[in-house]
Amino acid sequence: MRGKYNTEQREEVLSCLVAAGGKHLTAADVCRALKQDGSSISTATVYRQLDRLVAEGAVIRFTPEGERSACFQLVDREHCHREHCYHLKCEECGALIHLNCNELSETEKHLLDGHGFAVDPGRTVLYGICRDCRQKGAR
Amino acid sequence: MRGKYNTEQREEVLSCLVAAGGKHLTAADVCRALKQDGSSISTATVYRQLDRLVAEGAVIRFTPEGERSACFQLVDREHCHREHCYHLKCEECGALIHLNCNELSETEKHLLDGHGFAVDPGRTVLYGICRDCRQKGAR
DNA sequence: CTAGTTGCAAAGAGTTTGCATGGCG
DNA sequence: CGCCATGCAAACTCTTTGCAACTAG
Repeated sequence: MRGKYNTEQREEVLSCLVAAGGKHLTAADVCRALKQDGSSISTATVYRQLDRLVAEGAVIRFTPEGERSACFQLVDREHCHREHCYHLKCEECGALIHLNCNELSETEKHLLDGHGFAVDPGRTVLYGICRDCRQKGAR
Repeated sequence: MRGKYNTEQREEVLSCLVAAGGKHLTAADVCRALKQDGSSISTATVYRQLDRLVAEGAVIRFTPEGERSACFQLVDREHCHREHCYHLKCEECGALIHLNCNELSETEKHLLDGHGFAVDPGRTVLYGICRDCRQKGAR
C-alpha cells in the first residue's frame, strides 16, 4: 500500500513544491531543483512521490494546453477546507483558485444521486477563465 | 509554408472531425476511424494535419487532466459556445464518462455569475468513483 | 522482521522529425 | 515545374514498470 512510510525522498520532493510557493512545477523541474540542492533522487521516485501526493490531495496535477508534461502544484490547505474544496485553474493566467461553495456541494450530490458518480473534490480541477482575465480580455 | 495544398488526406482528417460532431478525438481515434473507413493515412500525416487545423483555428487541442494524449475538437463557429459536455473519470476503473446534464449547466452558470469564472467544459474532468465501482467496492 | 520504497534500466505511449518520393496548383 | 505534403521509420520526450536491494516502523 502506498503512503505509509515517511522517507527522506518524500520530504525532499515535498519541500521542493513548498519552496516553489504558489507556482507549479513539472516532474523535470523537481528533479532539476533537487539536483541543484545536492540531493539526487531518481526520476522514478520523483514521479512516484508526486503521484502519492496527488492521491493524498496535497498536490494537484494538471497539463497546461500546449505543454507536453504534467504540472504539479501544492494545494494551500489554509484556504481549503477538506470537504468541499474545488480548484479552479485559469487557463489564461494560470491562477489556481480555491473554492468552497455550497452550489458545488449540490452538484456533487446530484452527480451521486442522479448519476451514481461520487466526485472526488480534492482531485478535481475545473478549467476556465478567471474574472480578472475575462475583464482584461473583454470576454 | 503550411496549409497551402488541399490534399485528400487533409479532407479525410477534417471530415473525421466533422463526423465526430461536438465530441473530441485523439490522434489515435482519428487514425482508427480512418482505417475503419478503408483509408489509411500515416500517423505522421494525421498529426501534421491536426497541427495545421489547430494553427488555422478550425480545431482546438487540449489535454484532459489524467489523460496522456491530446484531444482535438472541431470548433463550431455557428454555435459559438462549446457543447456542455463534461467528463467524469473513474479513479478506480479508469472509465471516461461523457455527461451532458442540465444540472451542470446550472453550476456552470453559477460559477460565472457568482464567482466570475467561465468554466471550460471541454477541458474539465471531474474525478471520482463511478457507479459500478462503488457497487463492487461497497463504497 | 516485514512490507513499503528506492534506484536503475528497460519498456511504453504519444508525438515529432529526416529524407526520399509523390502530387497539388 | 516548384513546392508543399506524404509515408516510413527512427528519434524523442515524458512517464511507468519490473526487479533486486534497502529501510522505516
